[in-house]
Amino acid sequence: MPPPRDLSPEKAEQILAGAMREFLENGFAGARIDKIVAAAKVSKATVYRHFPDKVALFNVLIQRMAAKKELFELQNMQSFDEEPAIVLRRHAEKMLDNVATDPQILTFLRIIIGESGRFPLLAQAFIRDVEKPALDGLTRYLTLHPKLKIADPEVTARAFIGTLIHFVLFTYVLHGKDIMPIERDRLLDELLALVIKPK
Amino acid sequence: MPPPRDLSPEKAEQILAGAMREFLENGFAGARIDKIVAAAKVSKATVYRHFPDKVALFNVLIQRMAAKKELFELQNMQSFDEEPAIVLRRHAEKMLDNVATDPQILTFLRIIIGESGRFPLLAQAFIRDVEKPALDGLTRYLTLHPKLKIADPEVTARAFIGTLIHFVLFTYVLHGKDIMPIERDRLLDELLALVIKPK
DNA sequence: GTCTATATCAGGATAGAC
DNA sequence: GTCTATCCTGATATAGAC
Repeated sequence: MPPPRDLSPEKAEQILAGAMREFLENGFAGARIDKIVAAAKVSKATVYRHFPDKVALFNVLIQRMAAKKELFELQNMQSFDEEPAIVLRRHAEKMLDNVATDPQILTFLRIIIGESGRFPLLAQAFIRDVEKPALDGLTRYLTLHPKLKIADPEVTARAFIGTLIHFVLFTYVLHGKDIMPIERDRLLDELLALVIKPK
Repeated sequence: MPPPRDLSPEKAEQILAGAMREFLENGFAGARIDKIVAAAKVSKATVYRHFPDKVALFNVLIQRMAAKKELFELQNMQSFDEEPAIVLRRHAEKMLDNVATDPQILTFLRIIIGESGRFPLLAQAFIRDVEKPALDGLTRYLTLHPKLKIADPEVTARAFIGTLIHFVLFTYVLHGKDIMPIERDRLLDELLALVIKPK
């Protein structure tokens, strides 16, 4: 549902921009409207003229972030010319680079998972807009590439992406880097061997 | 070193029991001391006599929950008599059963991940007490079992457990069941084939 | 040592001026 | 339509009785 028409969309954007950092850093319950107001350089009344309440603001913001599909960047695997090992590794590396260099993605993952109990629809928006496209794209690639004979491409895609996401959660989100570090290249080498190598 | 205050450990347990549900359901910022007090059937002053503040109470509770290592139950893989495929499948099934039947584990995962930005030490306690033992146990099993010749057991363990945890997060925590369902048996079949890979 | 009662203050949300 | 100023609920934390 788009914001009401008789209000300036410019201010709405301003509010959403200010709300982003606050919600990402502090979660829903921890976010303070005052901070959002200060960051957006708008008065509190203006916020409540554009959004009925805190919940609605949160919903709009998170759904919009989930709709930015560049998060995992694992689609667009159209070309079948190159070796699958090369293509898969490049995509995995790009995804990990994205995440490792942009702390906002980490906090976004924290929010989506942390609030998935109270905001199930937001969690499902994330599944629909981020995870599903990545899984579908990879499944399609594994199915169609002439050099590959994967028994169950859908499950293989889940294993591939699941291992990567778990690596991200473990290493960066949960700060496992200091406790059980692992070389990224080593993980990718063996993961590719598991997925691609025919039995 | 502060002198030990007089307080009954019995009341402390009572408070922690009451705090569990509230913190799990609402996260740190969303949890209300009043609710904890009501659930524990204790007065508010008693809570503050046993714990300096809300943060300390949260820390004790979550660290204690993480120390319950039965969460993932993937260690104790000592016997090398049976077929690896049988053993691995049984352990994976038990882990998934645990999680699927106990909603508290799902909310615990939400909390640990959701609060990992503000409470990094709790996240690391989870890594140390839950994830690491499971990974180490599986790595050891994959390394020592005479019938297996795994190139990189450590990464293979990460792929196995990572795929399972991602499945749990995707399906149950993020409510992906309704959007992209997948048969548990099918996932396990192919995952085992990928990991064990008979030649 | 635990309770009742309360201090203190911040939060979300609104009324009214312009 | 936006701002200033304010309401009021409800939160954490404490003081003082027993």
